[in-house]
Amino acid sequence: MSGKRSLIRSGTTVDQMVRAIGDRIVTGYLRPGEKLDETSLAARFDVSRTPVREALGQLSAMGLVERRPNRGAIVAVVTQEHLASMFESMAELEAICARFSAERMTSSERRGLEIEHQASARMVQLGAEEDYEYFNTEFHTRLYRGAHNTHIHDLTVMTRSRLAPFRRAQFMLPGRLAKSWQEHDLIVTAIMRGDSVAAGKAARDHVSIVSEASAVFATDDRKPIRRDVA
Amino acid sequence: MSGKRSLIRSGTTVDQMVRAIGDRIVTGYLRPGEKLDETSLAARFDVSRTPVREALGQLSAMGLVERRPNRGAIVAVVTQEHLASMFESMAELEAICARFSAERMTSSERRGLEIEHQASARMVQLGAEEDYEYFNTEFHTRLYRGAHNTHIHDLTVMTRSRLAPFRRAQFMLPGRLAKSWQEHDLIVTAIMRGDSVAAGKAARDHVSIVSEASAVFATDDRKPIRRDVA
DNA sequence: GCAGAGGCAATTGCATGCACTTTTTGCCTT
DNA sequence: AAGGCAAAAAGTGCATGCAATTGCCTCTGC
Repeated sequence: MSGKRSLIRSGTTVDQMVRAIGDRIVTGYLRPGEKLDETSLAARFDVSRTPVREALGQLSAMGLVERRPNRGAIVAVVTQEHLASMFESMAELEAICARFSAERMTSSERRGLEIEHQASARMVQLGAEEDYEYFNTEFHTRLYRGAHNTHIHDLTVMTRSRLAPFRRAQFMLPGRLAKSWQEHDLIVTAIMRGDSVAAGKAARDHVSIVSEASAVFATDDRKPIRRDVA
Repeated sequence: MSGKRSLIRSGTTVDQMVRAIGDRIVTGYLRPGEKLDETSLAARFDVSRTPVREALGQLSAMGLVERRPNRGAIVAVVTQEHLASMFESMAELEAICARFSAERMTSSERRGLEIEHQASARMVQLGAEEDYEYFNTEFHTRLYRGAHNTHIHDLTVMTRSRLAPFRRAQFMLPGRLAKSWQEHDLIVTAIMRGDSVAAGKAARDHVSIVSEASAVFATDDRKPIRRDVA
C-alpha cells in the first residue's frame, strides 16, 4: 500500500470499508441499484480489492447490498412490497421496545427520556429540522435501549438502518415536526405512567405515520442511477 | 485447486463455506467459544483461506461467529442474558407472525396449516421425536410465511437459527411432545377463527415454554470446548 | 522460584496474480 | 440498416505470498 490509511477511523481495513460503504448507503449517498465496482472502490479508498470484497460480503449479509455471483454487487434495491414490510416490521419492533420500556426503564432512563423530549420541543418551535432529526434519533435509541433486551435492540437498529435511506426527507413535509413531537409525547407519557399497552400502541402509530410520510419520497422513483463512487 | 469441489452443493465457494460452517454452528456441531482456525477450515474443505475468511466475515455479520482482530474467530458465545433476550425476542416475533397469520393467511394456507398440524398428532402418539421435530419446524415456518411480511419472516428465521443450538434437546423432556402439540393446537384454533389477539398470545406463550425447557440444557455448561473441525 | 523481557513459531491481514465468467464492441452476414 | 456472432475488454472469484501481529516459550535477573 502507498501511504498511511488517511481517511476514516481505526479498526481493521475491512471494518473501515464496511463502515465507509455502509454509511454511504444508509445516508443515501449511494442509491439503491447503484453498481458497486470492487476495483473502483478499492482505488477510491486506496486499498486492495480483498478488504473491499470482504466488506461487500458482510454488507450483503446485512442486507444492505445485493450480490450477483460473477456479476458484481449493487446497493440493495428494495421493492415497494419489501419496503412496506420493513416499515410494518419497524412499527412492530418499536411497539415492542416502547412496551418493554414502559415496564423496564430505570428511573434514570425515564428521567433522561423526559428531559431530552422536553428539550426537543424547542427545536420544533424554531423549526430546526436538522437538530430535531438528531434529537429524534436519540429519542428512538433511548427506547431501544430502554427495552433492556439486546437482541430486540439489535434487530431494531438493523431494521432502522435499512430504512434510513427512505426516511431521509420525511421532516421536509410541512408540519411534520410538530406532529412528530406530539406523537413522541404520547409515547413518553405512556411510558412515564408505566402503561405498556398505550406505549406500544403509540409507538406503532408513530412509525406508521412516518411510514406514510416516507412513502411519498419512496415512490418518486428518482433519476437513473449512476453516480461516481467518490 | 486440486479437484472438483466434492462435498456440499453449488453456489460460489464462499456461499458453500457460509453454509457449511453456519450449519455446523447451528446444529451444535461446533460449540460456542470453539476456535475457528482459518487454515484448518481451509484445509478441511479443500479451498484456500480467502473464501474461508470471507465466510467468517459474513457469519460474523450474522452474529454466528465472533471475530477478534488479529486473534482469530470463535463460534459466537452467548451469555445467559443474551440468550434470554433472544428467547424473549423470539416469543415476540412469533407472536407477531401468529397475529398477522390470523389476519392474513389465505384459505389454502389455513388449510395447509390445519392438515399438517392434525397429521403431527400421529407423531405425538407414536412418540416419534425426530419426526415431530421436523413437523414442528414446518409448522413454525408456515406461521412465518403466513404473516405475509418478508422482513419479519427474515428476522424470525434469523433469530430462530441463532437459537437452534440451544433448543436442540428440548423434546427430550418427558411429556414435552404432547404439551407442544396442545400449544400448537391453541395457535391453530385461534388462527382458524381469525382471532389475532389469541393467536399472538398463544404463540408467545408457546415460545416462552420452549424457552424454559431449553434453559435446562443451556445452563448445564458442557465440557471444555475443543473438538476437531471435521 | 518467580517475574519480566526477548525471540520464535503460528496465525491473521492484506496485496497481488491468474483463471474464468460476463459484457461489450466491432465486424460480418442477410 | 439491423441482427447476430466472435473476439476482446472488463470484472469477478479464488489461490498464493508476504508483512505484521499475537501468543508462547525460554532465558535471564532478582
